[in-house]
Amino acid sequence: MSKGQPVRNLHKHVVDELGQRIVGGLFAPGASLPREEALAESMVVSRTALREAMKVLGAKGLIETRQKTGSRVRDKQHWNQLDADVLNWRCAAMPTDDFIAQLVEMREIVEPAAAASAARNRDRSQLARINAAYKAMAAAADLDAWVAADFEFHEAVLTATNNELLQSLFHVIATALQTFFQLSARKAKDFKYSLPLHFEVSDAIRLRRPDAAREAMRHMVTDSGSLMQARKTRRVTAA
Amino acid sequence: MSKGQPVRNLHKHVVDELGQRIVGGLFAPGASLPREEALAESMVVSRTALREAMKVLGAKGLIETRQKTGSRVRDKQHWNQLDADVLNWRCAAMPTDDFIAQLVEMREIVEPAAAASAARNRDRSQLARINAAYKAMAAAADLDAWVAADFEFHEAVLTATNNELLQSLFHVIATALQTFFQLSARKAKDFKYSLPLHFEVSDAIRLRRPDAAREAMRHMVTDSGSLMQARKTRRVTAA
DNA sequence: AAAAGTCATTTGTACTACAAATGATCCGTC
DNA sequence: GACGGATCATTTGTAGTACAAATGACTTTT
Repeated sequence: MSKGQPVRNLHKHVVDELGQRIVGGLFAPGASLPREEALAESMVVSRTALREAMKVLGAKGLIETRQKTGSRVRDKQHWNQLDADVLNWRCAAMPTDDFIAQLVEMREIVEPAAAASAARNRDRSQLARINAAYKAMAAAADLDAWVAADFEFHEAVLTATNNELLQSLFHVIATALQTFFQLSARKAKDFKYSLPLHFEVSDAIRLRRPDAAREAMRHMVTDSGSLMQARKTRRVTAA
Repeated sequence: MSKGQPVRNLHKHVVDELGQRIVGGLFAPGASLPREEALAESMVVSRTALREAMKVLGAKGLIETRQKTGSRVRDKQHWNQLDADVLNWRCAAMPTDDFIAQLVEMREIVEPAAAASAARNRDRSQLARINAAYKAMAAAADLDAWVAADFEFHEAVLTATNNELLQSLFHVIATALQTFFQLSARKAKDFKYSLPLHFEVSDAIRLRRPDAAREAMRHMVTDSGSLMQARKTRRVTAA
């Protein structure tokens, strides 16, 4: 959802539209949504399509529906905050500094922990993938190649944890963060700045040293985090 | 979903049924599901109800639907692993030791980080709530009261992080873990065993010492984690 | 044999009709 | 007049039909 293209599925479009309105605050928690028939008419879709969308929104914890009463927006605490769509809607809806800080904090928690876990659990092929990504970073001729290899590096580390939940969490957070800035991107002239840090991480994972891996990754993430902070401020200031 | 009672909503029942089948492996990733009409008939519901369920499963990343081709189960990597339902289905479907270990690892990552964050970000009222929970634990006369206060303590800490994503993540993981064992539960005779550890956590949060809070929480969690491990083994052995 | 067009199958959307639930209302009783 | 219960009206829940749209499979043409 939320990813370009003139949505082919009608109900997905409705999900997206209503999701944005709810997360964006147009429908406040506790507020009642219009009747299905009216809502369907206002969105120019059949009640069938609208209902399919409503069920999806219900599954994401955004709304609660009862007969006779209708649908009401649930309290934020019930939302599936880690759902990719919900996260995207929050990113789209005038993200507050606070929310971005939360995302950054999540990354600062997840990635070092993942590096440590990878150092403990990685197998040979997973290590090879990490090293390959590192070499690709070292060999990157331009910023695009660097960014691609960088992403592959992080993904390889996450895969090496052998923890699907951790992978899923990282994926969701990284995707959301990319809404605001390229992951660890830097100005073109010194885009290889963090290469030594990446080496430290991969080396610690190779040597199966969880603590060293965690620390190296922590340095890396807090470093790029402070940079993101700077960019965010600029962005928000400009907005 | 998955929570007792003869499901009132038909489509929710279908979601649950199909979700369990998919996550449980009856429908393997890559496999095609029967046509909507056939599937609806086999589950004794209308195509309308079935479709509402399919949309929900699609939103959870379990299936992918295209015209003419039908619906197929997506690869595990696309599943919303952090969705409460998906997690419950995994818990229900003969959980492997591996999966439980993943849940425990997540908790070991999240809770110490949360304690540190709470030490940084808590406000006065949030600290008061944590202290109140601690006092309730200290005053607990029986195991039930202890467990309730214990849960409140952890929830209070998570709330004090002021990070909704972190709260959401903890909630999902804690709920899933409770499928297997009471959070930090102990034998009746020494159920207050971990009270000093809880004091350390609350005190570090009071003093705004993130590192101390993280360490104290880490002790607590790894401690109860090893206990869980023991219980899990027993459980799996018994099964 | 390759390309283009046709067909058949399956999902997508719309619409209608009625069932079920439930808040609101009205009525009767005390 | 107040309370309790039956009735009503409204809104979602489910079923079923009909057709549109997409697309893989097949057939025809060159």
